[in-house]
Amino acid sequence: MGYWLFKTEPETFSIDTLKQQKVSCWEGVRNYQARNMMRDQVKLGDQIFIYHSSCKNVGVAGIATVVKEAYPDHFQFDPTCPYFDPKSDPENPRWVMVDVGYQRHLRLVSLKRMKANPLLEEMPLVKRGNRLSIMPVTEAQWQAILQMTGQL
DNA sequence: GCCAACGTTGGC
DNA sequence: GCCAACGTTGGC
Repeated sequence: MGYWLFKTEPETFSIDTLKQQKVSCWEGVRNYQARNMMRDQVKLGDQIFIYHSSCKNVGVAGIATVVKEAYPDHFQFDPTCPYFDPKSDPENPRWVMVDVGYQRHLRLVSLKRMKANPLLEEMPLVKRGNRLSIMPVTEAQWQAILQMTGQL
């Protein structure tokens, strides 16, 4: 089973939103590195940390699971949508999304605490200038973060 | 709101 | 294919 961390801005979509919806598509990934991982490596049943970015309390806020593997993100063809990509060919869609299912909330593990944990120093998340919106998490990192919630 | 870091674009 | 300019991300 694979482990991942997905970033989201909670003002737009948070772990609370996901809890209400139970299942949601994860649209709007417009970065090739992140797309390649979603397309090739994110598998049904993989576990996902939901990370809240660009907000008052940044950090890991909950857990979701992959309920549908990569398929075309239709928002790329909607000119009224901010995720619209005029250069994407409908015959060969450039961007994909997966569906995620709510699993549970976690007591927030702040970015500050993650940066202070030597076990997490290899995570792209805690490295300077990181902008990856989707990144792999090792089993050791997964367990370390869970440990930090005190909710193991 | 600031600004550093990064990815993308486009001229050459 | 280089690289400067530009736009975006995201923590603070």
